[in-house]
Amino acid sequence: MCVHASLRPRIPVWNADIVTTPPPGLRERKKKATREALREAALRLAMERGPDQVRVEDIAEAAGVSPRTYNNYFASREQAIVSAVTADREARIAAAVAARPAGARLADVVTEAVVEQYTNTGEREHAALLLIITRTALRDAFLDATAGIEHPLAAVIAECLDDAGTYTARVLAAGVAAAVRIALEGWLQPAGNEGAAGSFGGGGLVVPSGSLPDQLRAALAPLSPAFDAAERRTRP
Amino acid sequence: MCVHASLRPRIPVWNADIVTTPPPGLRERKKKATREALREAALRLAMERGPDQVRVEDIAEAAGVSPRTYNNYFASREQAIVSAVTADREARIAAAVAARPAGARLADVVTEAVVEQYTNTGEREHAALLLIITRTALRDAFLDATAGIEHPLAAVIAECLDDAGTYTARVLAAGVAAAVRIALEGWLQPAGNEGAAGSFGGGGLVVPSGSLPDQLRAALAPLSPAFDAAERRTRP
DNA sequence: ACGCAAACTTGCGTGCACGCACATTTCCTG
DNA sequence: CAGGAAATGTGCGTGCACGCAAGTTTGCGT
Repeated sequence: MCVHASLRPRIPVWNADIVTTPPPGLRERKKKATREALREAALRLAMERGPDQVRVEDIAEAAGVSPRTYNNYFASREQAIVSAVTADREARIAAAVAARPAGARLADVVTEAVVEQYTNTGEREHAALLLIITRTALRDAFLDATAGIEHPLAAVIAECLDDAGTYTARVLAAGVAAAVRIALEGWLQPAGNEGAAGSFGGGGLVVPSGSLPDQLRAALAPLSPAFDAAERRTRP
Repeated sequence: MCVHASLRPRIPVWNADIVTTPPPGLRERKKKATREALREAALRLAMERGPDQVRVEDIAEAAGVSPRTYNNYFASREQAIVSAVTADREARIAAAVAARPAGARLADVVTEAVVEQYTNTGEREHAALLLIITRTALRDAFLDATAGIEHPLAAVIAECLDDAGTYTARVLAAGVAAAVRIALEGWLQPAGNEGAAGSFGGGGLVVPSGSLPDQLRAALAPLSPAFDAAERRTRP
């Protein structure tokens, strides 16, 4: 009946990783569990009965909390549904960048990390995506979720660049987030756009429409010189 | 009683600029007027009685439209208030870039255009800013509004670069928008932030806290190499 | 000048986001 | 281990965002 049943055994849930991180505490584990329960409930219900047939009340009930509590975790229904797909991608990208092979070009490392995390998509996530693109609100929330990479990525880039005082790392990370969003926009669009880019130049046919990895690489490529320059600044 | 009173004389409102642009049409002028009336009403009321004492109903009434119509123009109350300050900045920045002196470095032109448009702020806008920063919701809406530069800027950059098929212009424009947002974030913060950037490196004291132009230049600087590379691609 | 088609406005209804105040739980310290 | 400080969950109330289905205005072709 209660979502938190799985963490009831108080005694030895975590055996060996206390040494690395200070004990997470009951509170934080509960919070994490509640958040995940809400995510899963939102996505499951949306896939079962269609996105428009799911009310906040249903999600909260399925997760075993009050509707008001649901709202303490997610600012919108779309955010809850989408986060079931996008959660942790940020952390995994940041981790992949942090674990780079010492001498590698930062631009390449970031690009590969992004491509990797957006390519290795499970069956469940793929099905969820098909659902997401059917509703504009969900599509927008999905695209907005890319902004979530910004902060963790800025942290690791700042470390790589040994740069903790300037805007460089933050701007580069934000640029990556924006590029990913643009690549996804292009990928999700079949055709039929009008004045997107060419406002008064010749005709502006945009959107090459290739595979997702290609789109991501193409969108990230223009940022490479900025990464190279930043890296050069660190080790001349 | 009606906001559109100023355009009542149907006969000769526009004398000499028909040659340059196709006649705007009554419809579009009315729309523009309504939007502007809503903006002004929102800001004026917010400054008169404080941001929290203004309801959508009040704004709509002051602009002479129904509350439902207000909602066809702005998706949130914050957006309406903030847009009174940020409106047209996008267009002016884009215009300034489009009118660049033939051989100038694109990165410099964009930087100067941005700095110029964020520096020459009138007395009224300054007062509005003081109001905006007092409410988190307004502050966020103000920062989000920087994303509005993206599309017009992408258009002019694409023209400068003679590039209408790739993501380059769009990514650069989005990078600029993100950098401006970050600069504004840093400028609006006095101090007191915690783990913004240095997640596990040493202590991460960020935010140099200088003047706005300095912040903008500092945030845009890391993107210059990307602009240079893109320009080099166009004219080798 | 007429009239149709498309765009815009508006009233209504529904579900939602969120502030506030209070009950409950977790954490920490003596 | 007691007890208080701090964080979290919850009910309630308010204003809001937005879909829908008329009613109204604008634009355009004939």
